[in-house]
Amino acid sequence: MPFHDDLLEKRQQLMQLGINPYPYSFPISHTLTEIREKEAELLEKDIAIAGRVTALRRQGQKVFFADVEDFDNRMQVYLKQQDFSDPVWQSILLLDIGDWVGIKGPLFKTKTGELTIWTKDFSILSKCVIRVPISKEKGDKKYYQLSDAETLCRQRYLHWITDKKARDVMVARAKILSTIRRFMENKGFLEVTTPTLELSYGGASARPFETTIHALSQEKAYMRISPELSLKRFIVGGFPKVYTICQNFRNEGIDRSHNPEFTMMEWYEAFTDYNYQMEQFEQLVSMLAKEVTGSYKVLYQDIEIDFTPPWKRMTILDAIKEIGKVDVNALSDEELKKKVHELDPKYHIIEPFSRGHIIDFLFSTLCEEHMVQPTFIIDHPLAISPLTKKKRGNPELVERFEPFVMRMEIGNAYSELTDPVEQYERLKQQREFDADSMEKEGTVHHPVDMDFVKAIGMGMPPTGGVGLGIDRIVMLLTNQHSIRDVIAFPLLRREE
RNA sequence: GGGGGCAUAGCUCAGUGGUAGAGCAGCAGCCUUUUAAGCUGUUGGUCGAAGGUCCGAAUCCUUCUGCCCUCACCA
Repeated sequence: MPFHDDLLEKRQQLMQLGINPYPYSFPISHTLTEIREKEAELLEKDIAIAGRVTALRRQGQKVFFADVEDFDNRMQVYLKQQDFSDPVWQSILLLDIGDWVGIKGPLFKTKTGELTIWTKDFSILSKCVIRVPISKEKGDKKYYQLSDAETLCRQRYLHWITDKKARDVMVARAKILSTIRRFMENKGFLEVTTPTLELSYGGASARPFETTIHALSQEKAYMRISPELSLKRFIVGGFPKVYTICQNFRNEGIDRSHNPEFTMMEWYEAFTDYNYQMEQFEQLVSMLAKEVTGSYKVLYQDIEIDFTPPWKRMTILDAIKEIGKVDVNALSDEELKKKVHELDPKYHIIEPFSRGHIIDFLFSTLCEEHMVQPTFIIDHPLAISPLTKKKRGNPELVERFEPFVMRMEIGNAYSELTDPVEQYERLKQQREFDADSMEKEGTVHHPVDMDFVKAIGMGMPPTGGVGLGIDRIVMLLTNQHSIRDVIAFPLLRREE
């Protein structure tokens, strides 16, 4: 058992005193924050509060002070032997840091001026049997604060218990989600649910998690890598404005901006294109910044990010030309190959030669690290965008944008491809391309989802579609360095 | 997958070849308005795991495990 003997002993002692250390309820009259807000009106009045004990200051066997913390505040309570019957006082002496308690009594101020509750009625609400390493603090300084990164991730509850800032990240995350929902509802969008478990996968390029379905004769199945194909079926079905907020699962690398399971928001709006959606995107994200931080200008790791719309827009070719100093259009295939080889001798140039893939490589190698302030990179090559309409006036490009902030791609959007015949051809091309590069380790063979092609075949109106990476937005708006810090329970290797 | 770093008491950390330490927490006391409470005493560790070098290893070497950073992969 992981429990501590001395605390188990105290649990037993409480029971022997006739006290249930795990009672059923405790009605509170106020949260601690409410008490501080209504201090003047509540002084000398009886109140009932509950929280976790974070500090004990004993004055002999007859009186002591404790600090109690609830979700967002802390309050001192005062306990004196004369106020209690013998068994209750015995139970009070068994208190430990980490226990949950319920306190009833009048609010008063000590002679040092600290707001305190004079406990007249004491209840243990939960006896901990594992010691909780709560830090000590004076003013803003914290002492002995739990800081082992691994423990903070593996035992997130302990992170939350010991660090209010960790709880605040979750609050900000929830606020981002509710703000998004309000924004979308105001614009008349319908929130829909798409399947997590699918017999086919698509809508992105990624290696899926695989499983089998017993009820379907061990049929192979996959975890969703993107909700895109499902949402487009809604559009075909006659829902003009739909969105979803869901988990996507990609069986790929883990680092500070990638978790195998992450939260995505995607929306599709009929009769609009990517130009319109770029404005929607910057409007939504800047609003999130304002809601969460109070300003369009957000400090992230010592850099001020300015989310004020409109954001900078650059075509991917201009970015490579201006930032990377490579003018792709002025170079022949052979010259491009040479350039790529200079930049990365190990880069595997696939056959048949695809300028589109080279452009993508050049952007990520030469430009991505410079994408600090919010910037839309637009008009990507056709070859790397199989679900996107061709750019008006340039059939080698597509109408697509990827917003970058702090070197991270925080979204992806298109004027969605709606021509079913072209869609079928493009998906087949992608599959053939995959087959060609299968030898490269980790390459995924993307199936052609024929039911999706069938859906498009029945007529899909012009549509703008947008994806937004929720976890990365939370990182940016809460100044967290790693995606792990904004995901409550990130994936870690099994502990032995 | 490559390179670098870290792993010592419940927590925060010292300890670079010679008997495993401190503060906090815990335990036993003193203290009836304290607040990182204070004071006295005290329990607690296969030094991440396994192997090796050595008279002797927390410390040096090898392997393994986990975490962090970084590069690669991830259109």
